[in-house]
Amino acid sequence: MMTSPQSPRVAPYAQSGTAQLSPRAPFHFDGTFRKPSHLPTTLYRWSPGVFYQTMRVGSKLVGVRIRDRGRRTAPRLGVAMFYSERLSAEDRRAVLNELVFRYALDADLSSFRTKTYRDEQFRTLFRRWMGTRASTPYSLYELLVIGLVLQNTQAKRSVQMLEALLARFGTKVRFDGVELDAIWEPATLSGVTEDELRGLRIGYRAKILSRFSQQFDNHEIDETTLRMLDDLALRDALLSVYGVGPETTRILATEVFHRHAAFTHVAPWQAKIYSRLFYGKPAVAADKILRDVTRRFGEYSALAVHYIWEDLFWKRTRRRIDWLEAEIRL
DNA sequence: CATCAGGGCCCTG
DNA sequence: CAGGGCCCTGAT
Repeated sequence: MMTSPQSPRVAPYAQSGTAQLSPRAPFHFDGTFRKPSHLPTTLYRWSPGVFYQTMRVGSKLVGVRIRDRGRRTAPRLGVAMFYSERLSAEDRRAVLNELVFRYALDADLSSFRTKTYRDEQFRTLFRRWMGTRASTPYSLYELLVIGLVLQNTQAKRSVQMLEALLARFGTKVRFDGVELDAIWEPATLSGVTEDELRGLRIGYRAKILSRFSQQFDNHEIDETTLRMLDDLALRDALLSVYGVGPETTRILATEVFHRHAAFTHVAPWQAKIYSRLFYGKPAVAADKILRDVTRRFGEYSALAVHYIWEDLFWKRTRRRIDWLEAEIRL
C-alpha cells in the first residue's frame, strides 16, 4: 500500500485578465451556477452571484471568477482570470470561448420558454428558473471522473473517493482568496497501475479510470470532436466507452454537451422521485415516465426535467423534505 | 459480528 | 434481455 503525498499546491495566482460576457437572454445566474442536486466538491465554489472554478487551457491551469453583473433579461457576466503569469490574449480568448460553451451562454431558449409556460403543472416553476442552463463547470474528462465515483455507491463514499484521488493526483490552486482543487490531466495517470488506484479505495473503478484516462491521453476520446456529433452518434460514442452506460451517458449528453432532448434513461431511485413530482404517487414505472416526459416536452425533455429536478433540490436546501430524504441517502 | 444495498455497468447464459 | 457480480463502506 502506498502513502498519499499531499497534492502539489501552486503559488497564489494573480489576476491576469478581465472580460465581460453577455449571455443570450433570458439567463439565470444562480440556476446555472448552482446545481443543488450535484455532488458537492472542492472543485468549484458558488455563492449568490459569484462562482469560482478552474479551467485548463492547453497546459495552463487557470483560475476563473464569474460574477453576475446584469439581470435576467439583460444578462452580463464579469469574468476575471487568474494565473501565475500574464495570460496571452489567445489564452484569455480560449477561456472565454470555453465558458460560452460550458454554460451554453448563447443558447436560444425562446421555444423552450413558450412550450414550458404552457405547462399547467409546472409553469410557475419554469418561470422561476427560466434562463437556467443545463450545464456543468467540468470538462468531459472531469465529469467522467465525477460520474465514475458516483457509480454504485452513495454520495458520502463518492466524496471520499474523489478526495483520495485529488489528494494523490490533483492540484490545489489559490486565487482571489479562495482555494480550489483541480482534477489532474489524463496523462498523469498513464504510468499509474490499477493496483495503485485500488489503493485509493476506489474499488473496481480503478480499471475504468485507467482505461478512459488512457483514451483521453491518446486522443481516442476527444471532447472537441464529440461536440460536433449529432445526438445519436454522440450517444453511441459515449456508450462505447468502457464503464460508461446509459445513466452516465444521459448526464454527459445533457450537461457537458447541452443536448436538450437527451432524457433517455431513468434510474430506479430517480423513478421514485419523478413519480411523486409528476403523478403525486410513489411508484410509476421508469419506462412510463420516460415516455410521458418525452411526449410532454419533446426536444426539451432533458432541459425541462433539469429545471424540475433542480427546483426540488433547491427546496431541499431551504427546508427538509421527508419523503425525499428517504430516497436519496447522502 | 454478519449481511446487505448503494445516484452503475459489464458480462454471462 | 435478465440478473449476478463487482470494490468498498456504512447502516442494520
